[in-house]
Amino acid sequence: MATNGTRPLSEREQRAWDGYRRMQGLLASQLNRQLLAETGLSDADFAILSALLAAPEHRLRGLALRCEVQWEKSRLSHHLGRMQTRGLVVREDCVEDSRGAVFRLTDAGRAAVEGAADDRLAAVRSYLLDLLTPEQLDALAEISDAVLGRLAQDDPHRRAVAELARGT
Amino acid sequence: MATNGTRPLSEREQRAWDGYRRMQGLLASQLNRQLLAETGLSDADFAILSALLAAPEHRLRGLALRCEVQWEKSRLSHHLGRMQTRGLVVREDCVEDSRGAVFRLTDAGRAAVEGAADDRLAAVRSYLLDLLTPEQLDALAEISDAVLGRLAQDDPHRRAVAELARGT
DNA sequence: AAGACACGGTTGACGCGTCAACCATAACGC
DNA sequence: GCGTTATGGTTGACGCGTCAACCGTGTCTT
Repeated sequence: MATNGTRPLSEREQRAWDGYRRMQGLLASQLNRQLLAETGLSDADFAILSALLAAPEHRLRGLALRCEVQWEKSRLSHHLGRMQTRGLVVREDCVEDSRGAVFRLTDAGRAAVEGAADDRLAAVRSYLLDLLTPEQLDALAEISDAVLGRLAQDDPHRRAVAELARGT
Repeated sequence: MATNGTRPLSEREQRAWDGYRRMQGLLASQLNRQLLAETGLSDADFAILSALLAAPEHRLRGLALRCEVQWEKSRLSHHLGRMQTRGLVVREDCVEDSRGAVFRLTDAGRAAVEGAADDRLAAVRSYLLDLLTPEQLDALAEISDAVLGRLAQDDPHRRAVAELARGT
């Protein structure tokens, strides 16, 4: 309602935002569509499976997995449920904390990620990385860091940690 | 299945891709969540409504709208259906082509976008644009152009659209 | 004019993502 | 110990996005 005095975008800003917006949507859907068509794994599946693959014994606590992929907990729970019925993953009880859960890659799950890794890599190269100069790669990394840093400020958990560290 | 010889990512590439991947997910969900909470409009709503707002008489042909937002046609149809029941938009018949459809902004829809525009702008500034140097803004625009160009190569339809946008 | 095909748009089914409410267990304060 | 609160995780409802099939209309070929 308030007639807020946010200053309008400069042409440079407009170009950056417009480009990013379009790229973001199309790139994400293209990568997801392609991976799904070629391997039967969605982007989300792949994220979970890679995290598990990289973990010792291919098992991870729910919480750890959540930190890894940065999802809402209900999203993770729903998705793991579906992946379990597909036989990619199994849920086990947690010994240290009986309200916790541990998820382990099945053999099928392991085979699926390993089979998909090359496809994913090739796609990321051909739609993004191979198109950029080394300077652009660095720029992209720096931009991401800046944005992620800003987002972390907002995150209540990290904020609390940061405030604690400052003795507030 | 094929043991594909895709070369692995260099550290630089890894950094760029990892950063982009994380930023993309979190930024998108943050912007969407925030807009939704403050204005009741989703990211998708906002895209449609802005396109209509910018159009002469606040009306657009379905096809034109599709070019504007670059969505699949069924997505557009579904979403416009929901927006219509919410009273943001109305569907009218098309005179030139009787299989076509024209969508017009309602007064409520117009009020909603105009009310949301400032929020959106402020959020985009505070989570992205204001964090970047002019050089980074340019870099982002160039990266986006490169990727969008690559994406356009793939899809004959999108290719045609891109050519149209450049005035052929 | 007739058939074939292309095109604009809609529909239904289904998996996904979010929110809010919830359950069980653990940790803390007294 | 006992009540309170915090935490890890699940559930249900609901809107979203995609795919494939479909419908009606225009267009092209002959």
